Amino acid sequence: MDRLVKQWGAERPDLDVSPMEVIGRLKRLTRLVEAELKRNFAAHDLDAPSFDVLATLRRSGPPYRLTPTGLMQSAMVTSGAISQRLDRLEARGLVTRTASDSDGRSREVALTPEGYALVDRALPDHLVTERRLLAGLDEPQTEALVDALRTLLAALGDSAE
Amino acid sequence: MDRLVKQWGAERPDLDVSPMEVIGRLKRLTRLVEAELKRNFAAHDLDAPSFDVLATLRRSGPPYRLTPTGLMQSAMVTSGAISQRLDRLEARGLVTRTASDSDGRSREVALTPEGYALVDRALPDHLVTERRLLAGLDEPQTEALVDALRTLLAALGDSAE
DNA sequence: CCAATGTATCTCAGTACTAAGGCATCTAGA
DNA sequence: TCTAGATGCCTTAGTACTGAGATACATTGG
Repeated sequence: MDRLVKQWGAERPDLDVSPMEVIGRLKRLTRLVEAELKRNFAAHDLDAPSFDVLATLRRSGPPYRLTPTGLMQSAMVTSGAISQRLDRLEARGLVTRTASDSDGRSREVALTPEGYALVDRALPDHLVTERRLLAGLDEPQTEALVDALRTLLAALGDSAE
Repeated sequence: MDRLVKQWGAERPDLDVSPMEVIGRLKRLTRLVEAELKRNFAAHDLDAPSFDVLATLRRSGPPYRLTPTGLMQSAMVTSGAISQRLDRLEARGLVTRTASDSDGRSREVALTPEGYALVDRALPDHLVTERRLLAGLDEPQTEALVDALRTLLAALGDSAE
């Protein structure tokens, strides 16, 4: 990344490319982290999108039910993506989709016992992996990182900052 | 994100989910940033993967030539992804692919005058967008963020940390 | 009570990626 | 000099996403 800035400095000295130092690193780090997490999910017969849905239902607490819209907002993907994720999970028997009592347009997505068991099995390893990925940072660095990320998310209007 | 941690605390008090505070925010922020950048690229008849390739060639300096392998490493994608990106760019006349003189397996990817002009047109707006996305951070926060990202990339063995 | 508008979900076409495998070429050691 | 393995690029099948549009139901103001 430092080389990148130097190259731009030579080619376009009129431009200030310093924002790339931040955003470029952000992108590379996210790529590396996601690749690592993916390996762990695969060991539990899961993939990141599926785990995301199952974990969102799991942490919502009893009765482990949410609407597709709720899942969509949590995952920051389009409604089409959620429909497809749910198709896959339903086909594997990890969630069920039923009509809502109170709203005829809506659906209730519920974790099955199998889905519950699977996410609870995968979660500890997932956390071990995440901790390992962050092990390079000491406590003040971690706090500074979280602070910066929180500030940026708030500035960009993220609901969950 | 704070709600997420609280939910897990209620459901799985035996697990320490604090790494999620970092990695979850990282993922959300990257998503928001990429969506914003994408809008800007579209205004210049570009998309993120195409801009990435053109910018990598542009900043490499004269004669604006790199091998697919070089582009692959810079972009952190597989060789197949680069082949496909180059197919698209070549079809639009923004790059050319020629056989290498020194290595019969290799190819030289070169920026055409059109590709050069396009990336130089898009670049200033791209930087404006990136700066705007980071405007919420003050100077020390930005430095702390870069420091943390650099540390993590180094710990994960990223070539370009 | 109706019409207009809004909301919830789904479908489908198009985009971009990975993983795996293929082919051609290069390199190093026997 | 061969040959085995490594390397560079490409192809293809499968995965997952977006954006646009469809459908059905809900809500609100007159």
